[in-house]
Amino acid sequence: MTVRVRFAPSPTGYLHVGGGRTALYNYLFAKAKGGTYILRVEDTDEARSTREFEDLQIADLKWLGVHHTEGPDVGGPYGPYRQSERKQIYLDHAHKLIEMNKAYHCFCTEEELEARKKDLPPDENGSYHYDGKCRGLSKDESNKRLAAGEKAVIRLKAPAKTYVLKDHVRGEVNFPEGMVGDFVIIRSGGLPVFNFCNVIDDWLMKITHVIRAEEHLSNTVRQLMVYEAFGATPPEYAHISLLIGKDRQKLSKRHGATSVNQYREETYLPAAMTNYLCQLGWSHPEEKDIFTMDEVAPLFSIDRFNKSPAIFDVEKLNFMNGQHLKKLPIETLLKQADQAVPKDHPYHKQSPEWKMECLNFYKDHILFFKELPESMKVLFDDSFEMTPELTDIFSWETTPKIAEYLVGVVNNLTTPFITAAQFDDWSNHIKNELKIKGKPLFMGMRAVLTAQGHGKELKFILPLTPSEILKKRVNKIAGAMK
RNA sequence: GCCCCCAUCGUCUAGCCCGGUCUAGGACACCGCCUUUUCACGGCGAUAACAGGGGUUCGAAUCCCCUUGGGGGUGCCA
Repeated sequence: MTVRVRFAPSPTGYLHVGGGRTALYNYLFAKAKGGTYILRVEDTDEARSTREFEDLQIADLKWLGVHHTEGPDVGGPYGPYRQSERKQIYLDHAHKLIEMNKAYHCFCTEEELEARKKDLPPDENGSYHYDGKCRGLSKDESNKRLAAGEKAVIRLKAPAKTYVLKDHVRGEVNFPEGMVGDFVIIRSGGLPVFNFCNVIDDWLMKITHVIRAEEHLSNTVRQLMVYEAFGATPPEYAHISLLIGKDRQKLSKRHGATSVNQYREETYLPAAMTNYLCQLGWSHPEEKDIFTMDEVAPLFSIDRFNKSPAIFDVEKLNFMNGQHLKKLPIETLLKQADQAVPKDHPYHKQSPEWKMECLNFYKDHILFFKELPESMKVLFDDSFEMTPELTDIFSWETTPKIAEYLVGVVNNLTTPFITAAQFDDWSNHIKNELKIKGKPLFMGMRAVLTAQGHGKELKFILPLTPSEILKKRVNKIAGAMK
């Protein structure tokens, strides 16, 4: 049996990180089993679904590297893959159930239902199910009322029996008899309801494994009933734990960024995002924590899910982003940096060689691309501002000597950039001729050359600083020291 | 209310199914130290958990029950 899995989002908003994780697991499982991963759009909530959100979600999935081989945008042998385009299929199947006497039209209005619920004794109020008033209606009677234009929903006759679900992460889950009543499968407007079309589609699309969030666990009993009504075999299930916020409540906007899109805009790496998401509820068999999806795909198994909910905490994501950033090949680094650095930044005016050197250095010092402009500030900033720290350094007797020497050599520079070797010559000169070493040497040089009391290694920073900037800055500093 | 699920360091988790090798391992964060061309990276180290109570057993983080806590469902949302 070849594995077929799907991710079935509702296009009612941006792709949620939890959705991204579910999609990722399905994708990984398909890859591990040599199966097929498909994307199905569940847009039966007409009021909230839009095509824009569908496109945005697909774009985010693509960014994550979760690629489907069947879906609304690419087609496939089991299409259409948009539920709004499958209405007739659901209707036909619902009518089949009516013919089989496993479903029926119900003419009760919401007001009637509400009124009858109120009449119930208070203790039964909580577990109210549809009372089955229309269940016994004859087909003639139903057809007559339908013909007269009366609105009706279609309800499935819920069998009075217990159901057992064998779930890959929960184990055996028992659903006692009477847990649900006759539930709606087709709304009065003719649109199907999630618990119905989801099953029809999984069945017709030959889905073998359903990996989805735990919030669907309780509802699974309704879906089992639909499979049973058709005499179909349900797929295997794996209900994964939910993602929650710091306060252990369902992850929502108040916990910060919850959509994949937001992380994308904040220049997070998709490799870091997928690495992090993958480990929120699943563990690597060899206990590795930094890995790529290509590395983990062959090892991915449905049996290593953790049952408890996981708190989405960006701290570890940040760490992982730094780790993946370091490993990026230089071509990718260049491409990403071009996008992440603002267009008007002098970075863009530099040569390809310079950029390469610059990124090779900074990749080890940043966590995100968005830090790049700020980190590079010292390379292009010729402004100077006196700080208590600098005042202190300038007051040392060694510093004016260093300044005198450096002003001389810097002003005599003829090349656009200095080399690391040149920098070594400077420091050696100060050490050997001026007899200054240790802290006074390096702090002094840093203060005179960068106007900062601290920062990254001068040996790497200075060769990336244009000589022109260096000259302006050093002269300003020298002036201020007098 | 009723039903279902869950419970190991602050966080993500390993171990649990198949009790002993667990004075519970790793990672992030935090703290300390090393490097000192300083931050970061890296290296080393420290603090830190089996929710509580009963069983079963020679022995329980691991099996059973209860309590507590948390989450989900209970829709003509998905």
